[in-house]
Amino acid sequence: MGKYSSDTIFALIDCNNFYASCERVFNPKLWGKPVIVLSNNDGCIVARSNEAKALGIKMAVPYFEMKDVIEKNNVYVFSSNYTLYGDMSRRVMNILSTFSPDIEFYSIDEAFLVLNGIFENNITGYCKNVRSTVMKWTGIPVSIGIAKTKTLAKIANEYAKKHPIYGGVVDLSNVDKEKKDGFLKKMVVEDIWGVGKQYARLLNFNRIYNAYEFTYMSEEWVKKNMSVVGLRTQLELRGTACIELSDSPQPQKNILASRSFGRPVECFKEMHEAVSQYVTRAAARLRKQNLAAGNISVFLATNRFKPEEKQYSNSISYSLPEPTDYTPDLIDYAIALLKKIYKDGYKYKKGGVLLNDLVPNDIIQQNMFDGGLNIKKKALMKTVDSINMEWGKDTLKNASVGIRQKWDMRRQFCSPRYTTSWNELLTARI
DNA sequence: TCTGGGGTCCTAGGACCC
DNA sequence: TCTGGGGTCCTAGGACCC
Repeated sequence: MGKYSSDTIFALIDCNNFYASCERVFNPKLWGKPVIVLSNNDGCIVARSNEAKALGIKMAVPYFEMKDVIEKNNVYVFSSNYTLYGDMSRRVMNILSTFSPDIEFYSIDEAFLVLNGIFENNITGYCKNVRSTVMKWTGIPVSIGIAKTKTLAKIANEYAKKHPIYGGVVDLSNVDKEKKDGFLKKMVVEDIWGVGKQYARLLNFNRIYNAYEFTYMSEEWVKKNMSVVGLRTQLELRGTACIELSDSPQPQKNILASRSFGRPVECFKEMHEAVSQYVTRAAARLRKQNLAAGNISVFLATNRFKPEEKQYSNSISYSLPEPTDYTPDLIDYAIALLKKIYKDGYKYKKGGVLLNDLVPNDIIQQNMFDGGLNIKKKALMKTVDSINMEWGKDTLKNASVGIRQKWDMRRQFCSPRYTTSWNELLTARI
């Protein structure tokens, strides 16, 4: 679309406590109970049911810090199961697509819809129908915020989520100034979309505490201290739409594959395995989008939370002679880079690979002197990808990634892949 | 006597998002 | 014992060129 007028009506649909809700859909004993989902490596808490929030369990806090509260209150704990969440997301988005032709898939659990011309005399009713349809067909609860800019729709959504009295839908698109200001006054700056920790601190330092006060700051100050991004946020809060609906996915610019290790890595062989593994994952995603990488970088780091240990981190990148999507070549480049920055004598906690300068794969020039080598490589990758698609992502892999992978991440509490693996479907007892 | 300066490109770092 | 991963965009400042 890319076009909007001052009368565009945006709705933001946001799944409530998405990962926790996904776990609940397939596990009725979790209904009404506190549930949390952990990040990779079972490191931090990244999703909480309302019951878990009520216990004071905060977002992004390390799991081990909350263990006491969790055990005392019988909180159900899950490692993140992205296969399940990705599949549930696809189902929710498919349903939302039927409610408006103009949709932006903003994240795994959020979408913007443009609602102009659709039931304009009863937008709230229309959105309540969206909500109950998603609930009925997927079991996922959503909240909906409606306004004339995306930033205001975010604010409306916050209210819809926090105050059940609104029935899950808040419409700010057609309220008078006084009422809108009332909402803005109750919104602390750090909860505004586009204002993070640093800017919130800066604003507080300048005695600006809520969204209403922020809209009255001088534009010059905002631009100077928060860049044009901050200025856009300010204008959007005032009601001027500056952020368009982006309804066609933009080509990706970088692909990152990185992990914290399940336990420290202290020898080159294991780091070599890990980096090979990350290249393998990144290259598979590259090919899935029909892209090739013109630049690769590798990085590693020790555990920054353990200042008593010797610290070291480094990264290095290399521009390839020609873009490629061929895993074995990318692994060779990555390992050559790794050798330049790897130093013995450290306990490494993290490593990763970043693919840059991505170009569409079909414009890569055929090297006329390689005797069709590129064609053979392409055919090989296609075969590997389709086998891994059918049989699981590590069925065929380069030997350099290792067999045992002692460094692999922890996933102590993983739920089954209910929707995407024949072996793990729910069993119904009759 | 007097030793430029403007434009462009690139990169690293910092901010934000979910 | 234990602290996520994957992205985007913007800006300042250095390198380089003429």
